[in-house]
Amino acid sequence: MVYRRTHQVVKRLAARRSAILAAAREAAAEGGMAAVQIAPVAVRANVAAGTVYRYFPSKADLISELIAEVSRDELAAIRRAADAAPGPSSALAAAVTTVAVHTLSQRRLAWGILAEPVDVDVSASRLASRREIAGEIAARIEAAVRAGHLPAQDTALAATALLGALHEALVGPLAPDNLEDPAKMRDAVQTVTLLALRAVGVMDARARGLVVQQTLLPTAKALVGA
Amino acid sequence: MVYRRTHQVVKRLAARRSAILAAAREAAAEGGMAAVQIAPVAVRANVAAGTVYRYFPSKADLISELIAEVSRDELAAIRRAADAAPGPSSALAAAVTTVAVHTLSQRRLAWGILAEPVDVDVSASRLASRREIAGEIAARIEAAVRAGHLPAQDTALAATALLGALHEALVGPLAPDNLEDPAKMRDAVQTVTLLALRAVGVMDARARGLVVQQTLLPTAKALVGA
DNA sequence: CCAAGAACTGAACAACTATTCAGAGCGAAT
DNA sequence: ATTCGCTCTGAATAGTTGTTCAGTTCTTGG
Repeated sequence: MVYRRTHQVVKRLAARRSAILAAAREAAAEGGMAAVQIAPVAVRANVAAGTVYRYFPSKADLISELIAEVSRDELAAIRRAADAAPGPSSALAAAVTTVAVHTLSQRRLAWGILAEPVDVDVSASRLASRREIAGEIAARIEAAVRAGHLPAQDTALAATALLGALHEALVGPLAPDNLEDPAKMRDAVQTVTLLALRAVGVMDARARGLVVQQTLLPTAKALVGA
Repeated sequence: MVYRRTHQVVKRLAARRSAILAAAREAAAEGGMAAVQIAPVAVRANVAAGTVYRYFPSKADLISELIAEVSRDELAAIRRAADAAPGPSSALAAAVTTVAVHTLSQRRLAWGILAEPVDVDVSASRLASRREIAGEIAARIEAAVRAGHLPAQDTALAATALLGALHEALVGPLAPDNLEDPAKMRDAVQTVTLLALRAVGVMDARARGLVVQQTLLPTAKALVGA
């Protein structure tokens, strides 16, 4: 054998793969999933269309991995925020706020990842990422229930409902269209967080307190531009 | 002119139009929006493919009208249920329960109408129907707020969030898969109604009472098979 | 510098369906 | 019965993109 993959080549291949994924992500962030077409993505990544297929067996695989990547980032952010909170209720509030902030700050991408029609089947990937994030929220609800802060309930269903509420209110077709404005953004995040906390049984007054507490956190503040 | 549309012909044309729409609805109910293809729908309606185009300018128009029709039915059901309720909070509970029951009893169709990917652009139609239904829910929330039963809030955003929660929990990809079972169905309807009512600020105990009250209503009972 | 194999290119291909349209069929008035 | 014109038919068309692959370029070890 006169050819062997040298370390340098391995690195270049990995970089190219990342470039393709990044190109897909950019395309999705700008024009939604509809803009994630093989030819344009290839151009953006400075490769030929055929090359994409040396890294991803099909468009479905490319998009599935994009979805997984974005969701991994979001899940990590949720865990970071929740783990830094002083108690179970606070952690739940932090988790919800994080989802809201992330979703809002990349609305087009979020819509693409979550629900935008795609011509290939990516339902498995979407299902998996949602399941992970919903599972995380469910766990936080569970913790608050065990701590006696919330009434007993079907935490899985509650988590699913919360995510549905956040997404519909923030990136769905009925979402207000002025959510680019930082002030409106903060209002929207606070409003949906309040709704979510009350939904699982936090009393109105306490929920408002948790929302305020969240808004004061450095991460949330930075992301919301407060 | 030797030819004029007689009453009989007008009726036949209208019937054919309805048949095509009905065929589309059946197809959607059975196989989702993906099954709403011109050729199969035409076969189901006992018509040639070309004929469909004498009634609907394009597939997008056909599906848009299907969406509008289904949504009209649902909106009417919501109004009927809410108007029959004794007070504002009860009306809101009735509206939410109706949405949940309708959604659940035709899950596949609901998913198609709401969010399933379609190869043509039907976003305008979907937007319009959602806006109408969300508007109705918002009005009911508004009424409850004015009656002093709920804290002041952004009713439009709240209504949107409620619908998102219902849809995600009942027909989204994370929805439990055993919702064909009447008992599970009733549980799910009650759970999401409770979440929704608490979200807008109904106290836990009162919300539970309203949920029970809904379940006792003849319409809800019949639809849930209780 | 060379041989061998890997990676890349991009034009051609393939598959899927919405849409069209020339001709057949049918209903209404005389 | 006949003619006009509306309605229907369904095979052919068209447009869109994901996917392939024969040929080219690049990389490695000798």
